Amino acid sequence: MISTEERIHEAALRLFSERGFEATGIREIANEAGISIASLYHYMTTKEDLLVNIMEYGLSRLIAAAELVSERTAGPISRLASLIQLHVWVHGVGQKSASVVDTEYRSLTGERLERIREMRDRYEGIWRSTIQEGVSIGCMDVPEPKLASFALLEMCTGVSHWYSANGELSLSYIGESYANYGLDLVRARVDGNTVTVKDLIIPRTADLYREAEMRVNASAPPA
Amino acid sequence: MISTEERIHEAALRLFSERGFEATGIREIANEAGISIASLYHYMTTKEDLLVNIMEYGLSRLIAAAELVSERTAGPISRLASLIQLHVWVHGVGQKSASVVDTEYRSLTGERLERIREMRDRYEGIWRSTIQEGVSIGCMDVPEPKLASFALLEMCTGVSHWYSANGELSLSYIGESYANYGLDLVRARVDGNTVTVKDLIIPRTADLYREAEMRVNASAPPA
DNA sequence: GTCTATAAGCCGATAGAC
DNA sequence: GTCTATCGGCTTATAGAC
Repeated sequence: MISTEERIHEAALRLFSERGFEATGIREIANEAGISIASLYHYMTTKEDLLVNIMEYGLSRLIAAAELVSERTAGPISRLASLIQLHVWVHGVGQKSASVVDTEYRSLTGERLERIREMRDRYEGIWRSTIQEGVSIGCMDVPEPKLASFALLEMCTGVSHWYSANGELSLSYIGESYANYGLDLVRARVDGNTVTVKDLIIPRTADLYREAEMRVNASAPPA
Repeated sequence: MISTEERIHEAALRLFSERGFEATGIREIANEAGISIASLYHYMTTKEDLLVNIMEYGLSRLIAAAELVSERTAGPISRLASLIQLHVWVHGVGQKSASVVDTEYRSLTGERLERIREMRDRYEGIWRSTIQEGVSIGCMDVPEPKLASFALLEMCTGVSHWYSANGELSLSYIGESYANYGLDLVRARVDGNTVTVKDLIIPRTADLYREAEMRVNASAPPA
């Protein structure tokens, strides 16, 4: 049995990701969830709140998983490769959630925008500090770590724009390829030699994300 | 003197890029252009047509410039580096136009969507074939050229999400850095050695784009 | 928790005068 | 080429019964 609350969450997620927040009416959400508009307002305060909840839930799982990556990897190179695989995985498996988080930013206002912005900044900080550490240790070589982190983040985020589960390439293959792209991009070196994902010991992305999801759900259950 | 038509185009461009197509009302467009709603309809047929015109104009300039790149560069390595610098430049200087082209896709319907999709596919084809040629010649080494072209395109497109003319890094510096990222990512090699943009002879991006813009405006003047 | 009914206002688009 | 006035419908959100 799936609760009304969950049906609303899923209806909004599908509609927001396919048509966009502004183009989605509360009638459509109520209709897809199988309830009336008035009932919908029993579960939410405003349409924007529904959006914020979706974005907050998606971001908190992503951040929790990225923090797990930091705990479970040995150095900047493994950490970056694992962060890339995680980000690609999230943007493929949770395509709808990821695309809402990435694109509906401008529909937020005031304090809600600030909250989401802080979460995004925190996540970006994990990437940036990973590359900065790699450069300062000397196992990466890139002039502007911040610029490189933006480049890699946008590259991985883009997966949600074109990935299809029915496509030729599996998500894990894409993730591994992108991790190799990332290692080349930051000129990762161990003992002067180039590195690929196959040379590294990296936690399994799907397991790691599942664990992060459980942590988040334990502290604040999904809508 | 700036014509009413141009004022409408610029108003729509600013509003669509800041708030999104769906969130922008024709009242706002008319107001910002300094005319009435009824007058607005003297210059356009529907709101969606206004969007299509903006997207078509932006894409046609980008494609014309990319084709100029192909004419003016000697091999796949120089061509890819030049395509990257062009794409970054367009997404920084023409941030508004680029973000509308990239994000308002889902507001298009029917034949209009098809027209824009074809243009985008044509542009992506130029990138893909450049990397494919590099791999087949042997000066690049990447398992899936198509995947690498998606990765690089999304990386460069992302510049429009965070770039600011007031920021620390100049757009030409970002473009050159990204081109170097790209050459590392596809493992570009000349005589077995890695390559950077400084080793290459590449047309000046701004000049090249200006020339492409003139070509487009000569065949179909801007709105 | 769910509903019907409705408020109050904005939406894209048009008619028709000047 | 520009305007005022307006149409019909859709928007988010609420009141109040069950």
